[in-house]
Amino acid sequence: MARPRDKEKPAQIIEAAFAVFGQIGYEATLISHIAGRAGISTGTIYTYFKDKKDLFRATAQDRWDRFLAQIGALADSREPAAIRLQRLIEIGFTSLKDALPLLRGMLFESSQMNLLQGNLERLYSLIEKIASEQQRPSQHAQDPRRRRALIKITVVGVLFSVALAEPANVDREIRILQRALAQRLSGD
Amino acid sequence: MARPRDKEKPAQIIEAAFAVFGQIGYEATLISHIAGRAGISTGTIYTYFKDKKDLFRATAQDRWDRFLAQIGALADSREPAAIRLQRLIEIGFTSLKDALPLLRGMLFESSQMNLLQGNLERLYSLIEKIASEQQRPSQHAQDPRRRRALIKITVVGVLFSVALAEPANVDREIRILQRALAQRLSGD
Amino acid sequence: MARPRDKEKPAQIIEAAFAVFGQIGYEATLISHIAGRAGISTGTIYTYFKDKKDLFRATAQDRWDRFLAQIGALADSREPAAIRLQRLIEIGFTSLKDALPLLRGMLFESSQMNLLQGNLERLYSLIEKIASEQQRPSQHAQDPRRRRALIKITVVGVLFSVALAEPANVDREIRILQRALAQRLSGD
Amino acid sequence: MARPRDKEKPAQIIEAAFAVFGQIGYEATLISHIAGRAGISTGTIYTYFKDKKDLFRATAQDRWDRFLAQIGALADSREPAAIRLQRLIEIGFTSLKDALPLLRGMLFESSQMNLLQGNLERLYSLIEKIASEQQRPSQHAQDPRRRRALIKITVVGVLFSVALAEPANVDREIRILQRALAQRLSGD
DNA sequence: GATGAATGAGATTTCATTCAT
DNA sequence: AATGAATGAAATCTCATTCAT
Repeated sequence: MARPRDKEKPAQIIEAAFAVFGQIGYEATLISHIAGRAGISTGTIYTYFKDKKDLFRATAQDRWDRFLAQIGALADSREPAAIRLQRLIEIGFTSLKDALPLLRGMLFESSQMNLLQGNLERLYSLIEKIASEQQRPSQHAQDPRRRRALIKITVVGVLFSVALAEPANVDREIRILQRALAQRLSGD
Repeated sequence: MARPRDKEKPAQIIEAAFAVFGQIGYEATLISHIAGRAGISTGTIYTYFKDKKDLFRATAQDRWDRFLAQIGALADSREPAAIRLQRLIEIGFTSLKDALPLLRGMLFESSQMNLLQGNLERLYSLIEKIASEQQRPSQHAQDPRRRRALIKITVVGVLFSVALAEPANVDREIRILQRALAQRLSGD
Repeated sequence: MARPRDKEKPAQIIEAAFAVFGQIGYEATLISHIAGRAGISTGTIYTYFKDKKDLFRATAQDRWDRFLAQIGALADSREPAAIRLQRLIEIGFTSLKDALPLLRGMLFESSQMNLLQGNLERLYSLIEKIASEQQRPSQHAQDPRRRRALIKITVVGVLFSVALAEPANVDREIRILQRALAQRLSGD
Repeated sequence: MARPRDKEKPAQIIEAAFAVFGQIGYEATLISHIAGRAGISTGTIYTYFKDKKDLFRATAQDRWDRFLAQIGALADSREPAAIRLQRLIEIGFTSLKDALPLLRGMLFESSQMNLLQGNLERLYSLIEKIASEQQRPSQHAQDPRRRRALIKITVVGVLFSVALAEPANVDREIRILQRALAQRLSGD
């Protein structure tokens, strides 16, 4: 259990874990799958990681580190702001696509996610209806697909931001988010 | 002539399920917990629900139905648009707070969520740094807390929107979201 | 649980039970299947039969009674002996064919029976080899298929006769059967 | 380097399984009983056998192998035919006695077997009555006990031979057995 | 350090039977 | 008598983790 010197082994295990967790999800993944894929024995995993959860955490963290390193470099760069924002989005979506299976692996059974998805769609439509008459203060009519995309981002963003908040902070979190949204609506 | 099928029973079970799933999460919840809380026997659950998953689905759907009914009524109301949007936010956050435990119950172990949370915080900070020099075309300096709230909503919204997308639609989803964001940045 | 007057009901249930037990075997048969097939409710079965086992017993006994009644009539008939023996065989095989599914329903999972079958085949062959040089005292060479059929009947007959014997009588049973076989071999 | 896969273990498990299945039958046997008797843990059984059914199969096969090995050796021996047949019977009954509990374990609840036994007795008597007047072509009056034993072997042999036949072959099986019996009756 | 056999706790679901109506 | 909803005991098998080699 002590972290040994072999630098290769943990990376090798994490690579296998990334593949397997991503393919079949956390619950369905057996330690022996990962070991098999990494070409080592089951027991060896426990030399480098405390338990299955720890291995998952390390695997996810590994991707985060790579991603945040890129964003960090960008933040330190001397590019003009507009370019940097554009790059931010590019890097963000590219990394997201790469790590997506793992993110999904963290989430509950996709069947349950379908439920969520279906209801969210209904909600987006209702919101569109509610918002449709709202004359945006300034400007040009919006592209409806774009409009819907922004509604989606907002709804899902709020939903999971609150879900992710630590229980003790939920109320504060809700207050801040709610105020931010309300302000945006009332003119920006 | 037999004991008549009790119309209340499913609702009663769902109520108990809502409480227990919310308190301890899907995995940790035992059917017998729910049965005990509902004051019936384990087997009876299976008279009304196919299996544990089905019960969870029904429980979640029940909350969605209540919530969407409210939003639906709002959408049909004759209130001025501004009021309706305001009410939308109110209802949304109130319902979210109510159903939050259940949503959390769907998500993977909160310990894993902490990991996500921590990395997201780092990301928000980097984005703030990147965006800080960006002169918003128009207006008045923003409240930093509000600014951060909007970043958070956006990042989390994108993350989970993509995660929730059906695998076949992921690429399209990404394209739409990415375009919508890029447009917003480039002036609205 | 008291046997009521309705003479139809039990026969109706037994008929359904015969069909279902025969089709899918004892273990796989649900009381509710039988009730459904008989067009009555689950609970009603228990008005006429003590439990599942009792119902099976009654169903099997019903067939035995029909069969033994025929054989009994034959035994009392005045036909010449040769004819009667011939009829015995006819009736026997016809009834066996009819009730076969039920008999199988009593036996263990057919997968286990395959095991038995396969090994018995091996045994028959060995016995044929052992017996092949044996010059039958008298007569004309036997038809090999018939020879094998008789070996099979004998082996299986011994096997299950002993298996069916009450534990306390096993030794006596074995002694009698063994002696009978030995005598037959040593000339008849 | 790990604890080496113990060659003895499967045999050890089969020995325990033989004892327990034989004593209390397949259904009543718990995997934990067998594990306990073998001095290992429940899970270990599953290292060597796929499931309960597989273990039963292996246990039965083990006995068959021992038995058939003996019969095979006999078949290859140079003894005079008469001796070999005598030995066949000896070995057969000895092995049967040994494996009897297991055979019983395969059969349905002995309570059901009693039903079978009782009805078979009635049938034997009827057959004796039918056959009693039949003058055997040749010979010396038979010992009645022996006569009954042969009837029993024949009836049970036919019954279970057909029951064991694969469904697709039942008709052919019946035809062959029926012809063989008819021929025997008509003089041999 | 590596191995992989051994461990054993643990929870869903089924279904015969009961019993309130 | 009939109904069928309710009951609840019961047992397999999995798999993360341990540990003898």
